[in-house]
Amino acid sequence: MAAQERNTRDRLLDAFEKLLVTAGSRAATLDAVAAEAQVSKGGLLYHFHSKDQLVDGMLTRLREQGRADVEKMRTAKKGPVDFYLTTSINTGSDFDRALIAAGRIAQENDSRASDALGDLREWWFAVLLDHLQDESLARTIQLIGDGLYFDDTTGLNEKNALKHVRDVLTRLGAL
Amino acid sequence: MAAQERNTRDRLLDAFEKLLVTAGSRAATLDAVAAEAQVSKGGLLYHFHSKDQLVDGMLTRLREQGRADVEKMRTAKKGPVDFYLTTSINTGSDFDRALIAAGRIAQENDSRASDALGDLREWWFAVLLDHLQDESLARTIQLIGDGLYFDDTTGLNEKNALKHVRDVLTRLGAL
DNA sequence: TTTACTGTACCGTCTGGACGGTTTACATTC
DNA sequence: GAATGTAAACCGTCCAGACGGTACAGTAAA
Repeated sequence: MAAQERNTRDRLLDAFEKLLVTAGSRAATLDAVAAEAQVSKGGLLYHFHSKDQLVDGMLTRLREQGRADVEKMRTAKKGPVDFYLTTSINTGSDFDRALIAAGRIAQENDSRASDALGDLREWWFAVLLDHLQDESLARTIQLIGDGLYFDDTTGLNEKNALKHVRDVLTRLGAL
Repeated sequence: MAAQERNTRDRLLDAFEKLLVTAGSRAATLDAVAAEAQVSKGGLLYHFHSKDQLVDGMLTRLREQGRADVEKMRTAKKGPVDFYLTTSINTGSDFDRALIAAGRIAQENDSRASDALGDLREWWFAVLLDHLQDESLARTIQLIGDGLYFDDTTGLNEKNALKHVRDVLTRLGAL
Protein backbone atom coordinates (compact mmCIF):
# COMPACT_ATOMS: atom_id res chain seq x y z
CA MET A 1 0.00 0.00 0.00
CA ALA A 2 3.01 2.26 0.25
CA ALA A 3 5.03 3.35 -2.79
CA GLN A 4 2.05 5.30 -4.13
CA GLU A 5 3.35 8.83 -4.12
CA ARG A 6 0.68 10.75 -6.00
CA ASN A 7 -2.89 10.88 -4.85
CA THR A 8 -5.67 9.34 -6.86
CA ARG A 9 -6.90 12.61 -8.29
CA ASP A 10 -3.52 13.42 -9.77
CA ARG A 11 -3.04 9.88 -10.98
CA LEU A 12 -6.33 10.17 -12.87
CA LEU A 13 -5.21 13.39 -14.51
CA ASP A 14 -1.87 11.78 -15.34
CA ALA A 15 -3.64 8.83 -16.94
CA PHE A 16 -5.93 11.11 -18.92
CA GLU A 17 -2.97 13.07 -20.25
CA LYS A 18 -0.99 9.96 -21.05
CA LEU A 19 -3.82 8.49 -23.10
CA LEU A 20 -4.41 11.75 -24.95
CA VAL A 21 -0.74 12.03 -25.83
CA THR A 22 0.04 8.45 -26.76
CA ALA A 23 -3.22 7.38 -28.37
CA GLY A 24 -5.26 10.47 -29.15
CA SER A 25 -8.55 11.80 -27.94
CA ARG A 26 -10.63 8.95 -29.29
CA ALA A 27 -8.80 6.56 -27.02
CA ALA A 28 -9.06 8.74 -23.92
CA THR A 29 -12.39 7.39 -22.72
CA LEU A 30 -13.48 7.34 -19.11
CA ASP A 31 -13.07 3.57 -18.96
CA ALA A 32 -9.57 3.77 -20.39
CA VAL A 33 -8.57 6.57 -18.02
CA ALA A 34 -9.83 4.65 -15.02
CA ALA A 35 -8.04 1.49 -16.11
CA GLU A 36 -4.79 3.36 -16.77
CA ALA A 37 -4.91 4.93 -13.32
CA GLN A 38 -5.86 1.57 -11.80
CA VAL A 39 -9.03 3.02 -10.39
CA SER A 40 -12.56 1.84 -10.98
CA LYS A 41 -14.83 3.87 -13.20
CA GLY A 42 -16.90 4.70 -10.15
CA GLY A 43 -13.77 5.93 -8.46
CA LEU A 44 -12.99 8.20 -11.38
CA LEU A 45 -16.47 9.67 -11.31
CA TYR A 46 -16.15 10.31 -7.62
CA HIS A 47 -13.30 12.71 -8.29
CA PHE A 48 -14.58 14.10 -11.58
CA HIS A 49 -18.35 14.05 -12.06
CA SER A 50 -18.07 14.21 -15.85
CA LYS A 51 -15.58 14.12 -18.66
CA ASP A 52 -15.87 17.88 -18.84
CA GLN A 53 -14.66 18.18 -15.27
CA LEU A 54 -11.72 15.94 -16.12
CA VAL A 55 -10.75 18.41 -18.82
CA ASP A 56 -11.20 21.34 -16.44
CA GLY A 57 -9.03 19.66 -13.84
CA MET A 58 -6.33 19.04 -16.40
CA LEU A 59 -6.33 22.62 -17.67
CA THR A 60 -6.26 24.07 -14.18
CA ARG A 61 -3.21 22.00 -13.39
CA LEU A 62 -1.65 23.03 -16.71
CA ARG A 63 -1.90 26.72 -15.86
CA GLU A 64 -0.22 26.11 -12.52
CA GLN A 65 2.57 24.19 -14.20
CA GLY A 66 2.80 26.95 -16.80
CA ARG A 67 3.27 29.69 -14.23
CA ALA A 68 6.13 27.73 -12.69
CA ASP A 69 7.70 27.17 -16.12
CA VAL A 70 7.58 30.84 -17.05
CA GLU A 71 9.26 31.71 -13.78
CA LYS A 72 12.03 29.19 -14.47
CA MET A 73 12.40 30.60 -17.98
CA ARG A 74 12.73 34.16 -16.72
CA THR A 75 15.53 33.27 -14.35
CA ALA A 76 17.29 30.60 -16.43
CA LYS A 77 21.10 30.68 -16.22
CA LYS A 78 21.66 30.40 -19.97
CA GLY A 79 18.95 32.96 -20.66
CA PRO A 80 15.28 32.63 -21.61
CA VAL A 81 15.87 31.97 -25.32
CA ASP A 82 17.98 28.91 -24.72
CA PHE A 83 15.64 27.72 -21.99
CA TYR A 84 12.61 28.18 -24.22
CA LEU A 85 14.10 26.31 -27.17
CA THR A 86 15.50 23.50 -25.06
CA THR A 87 12.20 22.90 -23.32
CA SER A 88 10.26 23.16 -26.58
CA ILE A 89 11.58 19.71 -27.31
CA ASN A 90 9.54 17.11 -25.57
CA THR A 91 11.69 15.96 -22.70
CA GLY A 92 8.95 13.75 -21.38
CA SER A 93 8.36 15.99 -18.39
CA ASP A 94 4.98 16.25 -16.74
CA PHE A 95 4.59 19.74 -18.13
CA ASP A 96 5.35 18.60 -21.68
CA ARG A 97 2.77 15.90 -21.41
CA ALA A 98 0.17 18.29 -20.06
CA LEU A 99 0.88 20.70 -22.89
CA ILE A 100 0.49 18.10 -25.60
CA ALA A 101 -2.64 16.75 -23.97
CA ALA A 102 -4.18 20.22 -23.93
CA GLY A 103 -3.36 20.51 -27.61
CA ARG A 104 -5.35 17.40 -28.33
CA ILE A 105 -8.35 18.79 -26.47
CA ALA A 106 -8.05 22.13 -28.22
CA GLN A 107 -8.45 20.35 -31.53
CA GLU A 108 -11.86 19.09 -30.53
CA ASN A 109 -13.17 22.64 -30.70
CA ASP A 110 -12.84 23.15 -26.96
CA SER A 111 -12.26 26.83 -26.31
CA ARG A 112 -11.22 26.23 -22.71
CA ALA A 113 -8.13 24.41 -23.96
CA SER A 114 -7.35 26.93 -26.71
CA ASP A 115 -7.65 29.73 -24.16
CA ALA A 116 -5.28 28.05 -21.75
CA LEU A 117 -2.72 27.39 -24.48
CA GLY A 118 -3.09 30.93 -25.78
CA ASP A 119 -2.41 32.32 -22.32
CA LEU A 120 0.72 30.23 -21.95
CA ARG A 121 1.97 31.45 -25.31
CA GLU A 122 1.42 35.03 -24.25
CA TRP A 123 3.39 34.53 -21.05
CA TRP A 124 6.31 33.01 -22.92
CA PHE A 125 6.27 35.72 -25.55
CA ALA A 126 6.33 38.43 -22.91
CA VAL A 127 9.52 36.97 -21.45
CA LEU A 128 11.14 36.63 -24.89
CA LEU A 129 10.24 40.19 -25.86
CA ASP A 130 11.39 41.58 -22.54
CA HIS A 131 14.74 39.88 -22.98
CA LEU A 132 15.32 40.54 -26.69
CA GLN A 133 13.65 43.92 -27.13
CA ASP A 134 12.97 42.89 -30.76
CA GLU A 135 9.45 41.88 -31.67
CA SER A 136 10.23 40.20 -34.98
CA LEU A 137 13.00 38.13 -33.45
CA ALA A 138 10.87 37.21 -30.46
CA ARG A 139 7.98 36.11 -32.66
CA THR A 140 10.29 34.13 -34.94
CA ILE A 141 11.91 32.34 -32.01
CA GLN A 142 8.50 31.53 -30.64
CA LEU A 143 7.58 30.05 -34.02
CA ILE A 144 10.74 27.95 -34.02
CA GLY A 145 9.78 26.69 -30.58
CA ASP A 146 6.32 25.86 -31.87
CA GLY A 147 7.92 24.02 -34.77
CA LEU A 148 10.15 21.97 -32.50
CA TYR A 149 7.19 21.18 -30.33
CA PHE A 150 4.98 20.31 -33.29
CA ASP A 151 7.57 18.00 -34.82
CA ASP A 152 7.98 16.20 -31.56
CA THR A 153 4.29 15.64 -31.05
CA THR A 154 3.80 14.46 -34.60
CA GLY A 155 6.61 11.95 -34.45
CA LEU A 156 8.64 13.90 -37.02
CA ASN A 157 11.65 13.98 -34.74
CA GLU A 158 14.74 15.47 -36.37
CA LYS A 159 17.58 14.73 -33.96
CA ASN A 160 19.87 17.64 -34.79
CA ALA A 161 17.12 20.23 -35.13
CA LEU A 162 18.12 22.10 -31.99
CA LYS A 163 21.78 22.24 -33.08
CA HIS A 164 20.81 23.82 -36.39
CA VAL A 165 18.56 26.35 -34.71
CA ARG A 166 21.32 27.33 -32.28
CA ASP A 167 23.64 27.80 -35.24
CA VAL A 168 21.25 30.15 -37.00
CA LEU A 169 20.34 32.10 -33.88
CA THR A 170 24.00 32.61 -33.10
CA ARG A 171 24.38 34.27 -36.50
CA LEU A 172 21.58 36.61 -35.47
CA GLY A 173 23.23 37.36 -32.16
CA ALA A 174 20.21 36.06 -30.29
CA LEU A 175 22.14 33.47 -28.34
CA MET B 1 -28.72 17.63 -60.17
CA ALA B 2 -26.28 19.87 -62.01
CA ALA B 3 -23.99 22.30 -60.17
CA GLN B 4 -22.28 19.36 -58.50
CA GLU B 5 -18.74 19.63 -59.77
CA ARG B 6 -16.94 17.00 -57.73
CA ASN B 7 -17.90 13.37 -57.80
CA THR B 8 -19.32 11.64 -54.78
CA ARG B 9 -16.08 9.91 -53.86
CA ASP B 10 -14.23 13.19 -53.64
CA ARG B 11 -17.09 14.85 -51.84
CA LEU B 12 -16.92 12.11 -49.22
CA LEU B 13 -13.21 12.65 -48.74
CA ASP B 14 -13.81 16.41 -48.55
CA ALA B 15 -16.45 15.89 -45.89
CA PHE B 16 -14.20 13.56 -43.91
CA GLU B 17 -11.39 16.11 -43.98
CA LYS B 18 -13.67 18.97 -43.10
CA LEU B 19 -14.99 17.18 -40.04
CA LEU B 20 -11.51 16.18 -38.92
CA VAL B 21 -10.28 19.75 -39.23
CA THR B 22 -13.19 21.66 -37.77
CA ALA B 23 -14.36 19.27 -35.08
CA GLY B 24 -11.63 16.70 -34.46
CA SER B 25 -11.40 12.99 -34.97
CA ARG B 26 -14.04 12.13 -32.42
CA ALA B 27 -16.61 13.94 -34.50
CA ALA B 28 -15.57 12.38 -37.80
CA THR B 29 -17.88 9.37 -37.61
CA LEU B 30 -19.20 7.54 -40.64
CA ASP B 31 -22.69 8.89 -40.06
CA ALA B 32 -21.39 12.44 -39.79
CA VAL B 33 -19.25 12.10 -42.92
CA ALA B 34 -22.17 10.78 -44.93
CA ALA B 35 -24.45 13.55 -43.70
CA GLU B 36 -21.86 16.24 -44.40
CA ALA B 37 -21.41 14.96 -47.96
CA GLN B 38 -25.18 14.66 -48.37
CA VAL B 39 -24.84 10.98 -49.16
CA SER B 40 -26.56 8.11 -47.43
CA LYS B 41 -24.51 5.90 -45.15
CA GLY B 42 -25.05 3.09 -47.61
CA GLY B 43 -23.67 5.33 -50.31
CA LEU B 44 -20.57 6.07 -48.29
CA LEU B 45 -19.94 2.38 -47.69
CA TYR B 46 -20.38 1.72 -51.36
CA HIS B 47 -17.29 3.83 -52.07
CA PHE B 48 -15.31 3.02 -48.94
CA HIS B 49 -16.00 -0.35 -47.36
CA SER B 50 -14.62 0.71 -44.00
CA LYS B 51 -13.37 3.69 -42.07
CA ASP B 52 -9.85 2.44 -42.72
CA GLN B 53 -10.40 2.70 -46.44
CA LEU B 54 -11.66 6.25 -45.98
CA VAL B 55 -8.35 7.09 -44.33
CA ASP B 56 -6.40 5.34 -47.09
CA GLY B 57 -8.30 7.24 -49.73
CA MET B 58 -7.59 10.51 -47.99
CA LEU B 59 -3.87 9.83 -47.64
CA THR B 60 -3.52 8.73 -51.25
CA ARG B 61 -5.11 11.96 -52.39
CA LEU B 62 -2.86 13.89 -50.00
CA ARG B 63 0.30 12.47 -51.58
CA GLU B 64 -0.93 13.46 -55.02
CA GLN B 65 -1.67 16.97 -53.82
CA GLY B 66 1.72 17.01 -52.11
CA ARG B 67 3.62 16.15 -55.27
CA ALA B 68 1.90 19.00 -57.07
CA ASP B 69 2.68 21.40 -54.20
CA VAL B 70 6.38 20.52 -54.17
CA GLU B 71 6.55 21.13 -57.88
CA LYS B 72 4.93 24.55 -57.46
CA MET B 73 7.37 25.32 -54.65
CA ARG B 74 10.38 24.40 -56.75
CA THR B 75 9.38 26.71 -59.56
CA ALA B 76 7.83 29.54 -57.54
CA LYS B 77 8.56 33.03 -58.83
CA LYS B 78 9.53 34.48 -55.45
CA GLY B 79 11.62 31.44 -54.63
CA PRO B 80 10.90 28.29 -52.61
CA VAL B 81 11.50 29.85 -49.18
CA ASP B 82 8.86 32.51 -49.65
CA PHE B 83 6.48 30.01 -51.19
CA TYR B 84 7.00 27.56 -48.35
CA LEU B 85 6.42 30.13 -45.61
CA THR B 86 3.42 31.70 -47.32
CA THR B 87 1.73 28.38 -47.83
CA SER B 88 2.55 27.24 -44.29
CA ILE B 89 -0.19 29.57 -43.21
CA ASN B 90 -3.55 27.99 -43.66
CA THR B 91 -5.03 29.64 -46.71
CA GLY B 92 -8.03 27.39 -46.62
CA SER B 93 -6.94 25.53 -49.73
CA ASP B 94 -7.87 21.90 -50.31
CA PHE B 95 -4.27 20.93 -49.72
CA ASP B 96 -4.12 22.74 -46.37
CA ARG B 97 -7.24 21.01 -45.24
CA ALA B 98 -5.92 17.62 -46.30
CA LEU B 99 -2.70 18.28 -44.44
CA ILE B 100 -4.41 19.24 -41.21
CA ALA B 101 -6.76 16.29 -41.51
CA ALA B 102 -3.84 13.91 -41.91
CA GLY B 103 -2.29 15.44 -38.81
CA ARG B 104 -5.38 14.57 -36.84
CA ILE B 105 -5.22 10.98 -38.00
CA ALA B 106 -1.51 10.75 -37.26
CA GLN B 107 -2.24 11.63 -33.67
CA GLU B 108 -4.38 8.55 -33.30
CA ASN B 109 -1.26 6.42 -33.58
CA ASP B 110 -1.87 5.73 -37.26
CA SER B 111 1.49 5.12 -38.92
CA ARG B 112 0.07 5.44 -42.42
CA ALA B 113 -0.67 9.10 -41.72
CA SER B 114 2.65 9.76 -39.98
CA ASP B 115 4.47 8.18 -42.89
CA ALA B 116 2.64 10.30 -45.44
CA LEU B 117 3.34 13.49 -43.49
CA GLY B 118 6.97 12.49 -42.99
CA ASP B 119 7.39 11.98 -46.72
CA LEU B 120 5.92 15.37 -47.50
CA ARG B 121 8.31 16.99 -45.02
CA GLU B 122 11.25 15.29 -46.67
CA TRP B 123 10.19 16.53 -50.10
CA TRP B 124 9.91 20.10 -48.86
CA PHE B 125 13.20 19.93 -47.03
CA ALA B 126 14.98 18.66 -50.14
CA VAL B 127 13.80 21.70 -52.08
CA LEU B 128 14.81 24.10 -49.30
CA LEU B 129 18.25 22.53 -48.97
CA ASP B 130 18.79 22.48 -52.71
CA HIS B 131 17.97 26.17 -52.89
CA LEU B 132 19.80 27.40 -49.78
CA GLN B 133 22.77 25.02 -49.66
CA ASP B 134 22.78 25.51 -45.88
CA GLU B 135 21.43 22.70 -43.75
CA SER B 136 21.03 24.66 -40.53
CA LEU B 137 19.15 27.42 -42.28
CA ALA B 138 16.99 24.98 -44.19
CA ARG B 139 16.07 23.09 -41.03
CA THR B 140 15.34 26.30 -39.15
CA ILE B 141 13.11 27.60 -41.90
CA GLN B 142 11.28 24.32 -41.97
CA LEU B 143 10.75 24.64 -38.22
CA ILE B 144 9.39 28.15 -38.67
CA GLY B 145 7.00 26.77 -41.27
CA ASP B 146 5.94 24.06 -38.86
CA GLY B 147 5.41 26.72 -36.22
CA LEU B 148 3.24 28.81 -38.52
CA TYR B 149 1.28 25.73 -39.46
CA PHE B 150 0.93 24.60 -35.86
CA ASP B 151 -0.29 27.99 -34.68
CA ASP B 152 -2.87 28.07 -37.42
CA THR B 153 -4.23 24.64 -36.66
CA THR B 154 -4.38 25.36 -32.94
CA GLY B 155 -6.24 28.61 -33.36
CA LEU B 156 -3.28 30.63 -32.06
CA ASN B 157 -3.32 32.89 -35.05
CA GLU B 158 -0.84 35.77 -34.81
CA LYS B 159 -1.67 38.05 -37.71
CA ASN B 160 1.72 39.61 -38.28
CA ALA B 161 3.73 36.45 -37.74
CA LEU B 162 4.72 36.16 -41.37
CA LYS B 163 5.87 39.77 -41.52
CA HIS B 164 8.16 39.24 -38.55
CA VAL B 165 9.59 36.06 -40.02
CA ARG B 166 10.30 37.79 -43.31
CA ASP B 167 12.08 40.54 -41.40
CA VAL B 168 14.34 38.10 -39.59
CA LEU B 169 15.04 35.98 -42.65
CA THR B 170 16.00 39.09 -44.60
CA ARG B 171 18.68 39.82 -41.99
CA LEU B 172 19.99 36.33 -42.64
CA GLY B 173 20.01 36.85 -46.37
CA ALA B 174 17.63 33.98 -46.87
CA LEU B 175 15.00 36.02 -48.62
C1' DT C 1 -27.14 -5.23 -67.48
C1' DT C 2 -24.01 -2.67 -64.91
C1' DT C 3 -22.96 1.25 -62.12
C1' DA C 4 -24.13 4.24 -58.64
C1' DC C 5 -26.47 5.05 -55.49
C1' DT C 6 -30.93 5.60 -51.48
C1' DG C 7 -33.24 3.92 -47.45
C1' DT C 8 -34.25 0.97 -43.78
C1' DA C 9 -33.48 -2.38 -40.59
C1' DC C 10 -30.39 -4.48 -37.94
C1' DC C 11 -26.21 -6.28 -34.76
C1' DG C 12 -22.51 -6.22 -31.32
C1' DT C 13 -19.59 -3.24 -28.98
C1' DC C 14 -18.27 0.94 -26.82
C1' DT C 15 -19.26 5.16 -24.23
C1' DG C 16 -20.64 8.60 -20.81
C1' DG C 17 -22.98 8.70 -16.95
C1' DA C 18 -26.11 7.30 -12.93
C1' DC C 19 -26.58 4.75 -8.87
C1' DG C 20 -26.35 1.89 -4.84
C1' DG C 21 -23.30 -0.25 -2.10
C1' DT C 22 -18.68 -0.87 0.89
C1' DT C 23 -14.54 0.19 3.41
C1' DT C 24 -11.70 3.16 6.16
C1' DA C 25 -10.37 7.14 9.04
C1' DC C 26 -11.67 10.09 12.27
C1' DA C 27 -14.53 12.76 15.40
C1' DT C 28 -18.23 12.85 18.99
C1' DT C 29 -20.94 11.31 22.69
C1' DC C 30 -21.92 8.69 26.70
C1' DG D 1 -12.90 3.48 26.08
C1' DA D 2 -16.70 1.52 23.90
C1' DA D 3 -20.46 2.90 21.01
C1' DT D 4 -22.12 5.75 17.50
C1' DG D 5 -22.01 8.90 13.61
C1' DT D 6 -20.25 10.73 9.44
C1' DA D 7 -17.76 11.97 5.56
C1' DA D 8 -14.24 10.69 2.14
C1' DA D 9 -12.76 7.49 -1.07
C1' DC D 10 -13.75 4.35 -3.48
C1' DC D 11 -16.07 -0.43 -6.23
C1' DG D 12 -19.28 -2.89 -9.40
C1' DT D 13 -23.23 -2.87 -12.12
C1' DC D 14 -26.53 -1.13 -15.11
C1' DC D 15 -28.44 1.66 -18.94
C1' DA D 16 -29.56 4.51 -23.13
C1' DG D 17 -27.57 6.04 -26.95
C1' DA D 18 -23.82 6.28 -30.35
C1' DC D 19 -20.75 3.87 -33.22
C1' DG D 20 -18.78 0.88 -37.04
C1' DG D 21 -20.39 -2.25 -39.91
C1' DT D 22 -23.74 -5.64 -42.47
C1' DA D 23 -27.55 -6.83 -45.31
C1' DC D 24 -30.67 -6.15 -48.59
C1' DA D 25 -34.51 -4.37 -51.37
C1' DG D 26 -35.32 -0.78 -54.49
C1' DT D 27 -34.36 3.09 -58.04
C1' DA D 28 -32.62 5.54 -61.91
C1' DA D 29 -29.49 6.46 -65.42
C1' DA D 30 -25.94 4.87 -69.14
